[in-house]
Amino acid sequence: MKNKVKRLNAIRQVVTDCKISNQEELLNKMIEQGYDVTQATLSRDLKQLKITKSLDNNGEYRYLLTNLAFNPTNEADTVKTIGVNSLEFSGQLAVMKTRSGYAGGIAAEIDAHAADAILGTIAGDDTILIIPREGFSRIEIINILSNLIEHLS
Amino acid sequence: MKNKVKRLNAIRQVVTDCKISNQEELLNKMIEQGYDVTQATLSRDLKQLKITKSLDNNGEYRYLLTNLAFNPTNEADTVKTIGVNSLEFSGQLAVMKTRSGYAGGIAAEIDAHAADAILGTIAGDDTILIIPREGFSRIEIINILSNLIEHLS
DNA sequence: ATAAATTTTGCATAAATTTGCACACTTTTT
DNA sequence: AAAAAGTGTGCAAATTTATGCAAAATTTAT
Repeated sequence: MKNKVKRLNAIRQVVTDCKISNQEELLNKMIEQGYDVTQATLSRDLKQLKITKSLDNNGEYRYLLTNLAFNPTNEADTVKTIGVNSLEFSGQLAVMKTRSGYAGGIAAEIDAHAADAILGTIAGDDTILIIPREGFSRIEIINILSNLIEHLS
Repeated sequence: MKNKVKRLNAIRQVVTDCKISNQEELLNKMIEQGYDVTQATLSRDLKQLKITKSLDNNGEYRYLLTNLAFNPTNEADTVKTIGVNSLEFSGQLAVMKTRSGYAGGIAAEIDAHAADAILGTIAGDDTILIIPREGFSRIEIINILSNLIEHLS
């Protein structure tokens, strides 16, 4: 996996796990984890990931993943070509939207390559219902699936 | 005080109507509308309203309301579908039964008109699996969907 | 009504974020 | 293999946003 993709996933992870209030804090966490990067790059990364500073329940500023788990226009262009449009969660379930007709094929890829994290999938024409195994967090599922999609390209 | 409430509403309105990319732009709009206010106050107002700079579909920065209210009355008269037989819940999932062959069409209507509340649908021939977004109660889902299909019965 | 308490606001400035530019690195084309 | 095109990055500076503080406005209590 390319270094940038790895870093983007790490950012998602950090932002999910920690209360990050500014890019300086994020920068420190990333450096802690061995990423040699600057605040300017993180600013661009966050823009690409569509992660913005929001207000949490206490009314304090914090970086948060939007409800949209990922949107391939933000990811590598290759993701779009394989046909994944979006991935979102509701409760323990994930729903992936794909190009029309692609759901079955992509679901088969997920079954074949992510069975350790994914209990099963049900595909329609352009929608896949993804049932994660117990014990996998959303961010883990997102990372696994986005890595999988990255690999397919 | 009353003035502040009025201003907060005006901010919501402006942010919804115009593509506001920074507080300076918002400031100008507000002054245009006769509000005598400063950027500092707008910063505080936005914090109170929990309106933050987000990224739109073009990947450009823009202030956005996070919780757009779904308004069924806007959608109700655009839906003229028949064929829904039942709607029942199991956990967070809803299952709609339709006349044979209608599931796909009705699911498309739901996707098109209730995306605010429905994360996704998967249609077979006469059954639609409906996955509500988090934060929507069964009653809300029922109301939204029955508004959508009220012309049926 | 007056005083006290609370909230709101502007000013100035600190803090935080974005971006132009130049260069390094990668991929594609010829 | 070299040239061209595209991508990613750091640096420094510009832009944008948040906030401490004191004053003004508003609300509440006496």
